Amino acid sequence: MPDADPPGWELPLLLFAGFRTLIDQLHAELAVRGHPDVRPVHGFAMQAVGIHGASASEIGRRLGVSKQAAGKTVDRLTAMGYVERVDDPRDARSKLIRLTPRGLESLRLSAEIFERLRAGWVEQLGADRVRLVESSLRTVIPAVGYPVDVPGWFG
Amino acid sequence: MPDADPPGWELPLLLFAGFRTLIDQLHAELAVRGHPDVRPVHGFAMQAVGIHGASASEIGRRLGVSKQAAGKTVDRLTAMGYVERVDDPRDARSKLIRLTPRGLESLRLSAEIFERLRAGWVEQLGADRVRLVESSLRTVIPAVGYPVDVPGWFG
DNA sequence: ACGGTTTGGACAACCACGTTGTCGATCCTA
DNA sequence: TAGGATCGACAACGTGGTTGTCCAAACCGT
Repeated sequence: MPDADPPGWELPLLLFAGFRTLIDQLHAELAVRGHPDVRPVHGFAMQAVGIHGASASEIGRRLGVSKQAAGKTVDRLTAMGYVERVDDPRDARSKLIRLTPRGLESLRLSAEIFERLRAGWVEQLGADRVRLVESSLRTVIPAVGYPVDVPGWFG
Repeated sequence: MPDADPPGWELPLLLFAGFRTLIDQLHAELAVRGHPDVRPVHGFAMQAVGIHGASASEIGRRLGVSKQAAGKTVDRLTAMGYVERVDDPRDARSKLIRLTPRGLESLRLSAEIFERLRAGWVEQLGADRVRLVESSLRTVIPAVGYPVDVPGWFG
């Protein structure tokens, strides 16, 4: 006879704890490697900027937030030196947001760290179980491309 | 030869998407059942209040935030009618925060909905895989009792 | 080519959630 | 009983959201 199932409310807590663990470890490592001031939301925003750059409105759409909110985040990333605003030669209304070399470096670093963190899970759980967790989650979430307006969503 | 592993950055995204899916479904159902104004952060806060009530400072410690932040959240929950402040008979400095019947009802409802949501995962994945996801996450997260200062943590 | 509609970005006002610092009142303890 | 710790309240602030307004530029149908 199997053990009783855990209560339903534990599942979201475990998922969040897993997410938070990874993000915290990422930023601890980023801090050591010269990026102590980036916050989780900045990483998502830079991901939305992308290698080719984007307008503030487009970034807002990718993040699932208003263009005004995206503009504010871009302001802060600009002040931190991770992105820059340049005039869009093809649209006089628009400013193109581009990652600076520092921004690109932080993205490259993040990808590398995430790879190592996943490898750590594989060490603890085995490759099969990690893949199983990933595929299970993929089948159970309705669609990819989730909005990442976490602070506003949660509170 | 097995398929290539997904990139490391996908794992946190999947965990977050799973968490968000559950929380969104919970609140959609709570809204239908008479609690349209509760936000995720309120649920966590009421959980911290607990059945026996607690002081604002204690709630802050349980949530991993300052007593001032906890006090503000209690203010909003009070205005919404989910908790009430009463004088603590054993400590004239302290106010005891207690769940109102409405607050208790929302907690009871949430537990019931989480149970059904987990059952939905079991339908899609099978009981074994859901248990495997849960146990995998338990082994990989450093400890239970995570702070839930999500908005401030993320941004 | 023109005129109406859509779009981009700036600005303002506002809200929610977090922080630190201060303060008086109360409690605990040496 | 004196001193230190803790409670709640208040203030000021930072950050991440929202809506609404505005102008200029782009787009599109006639």
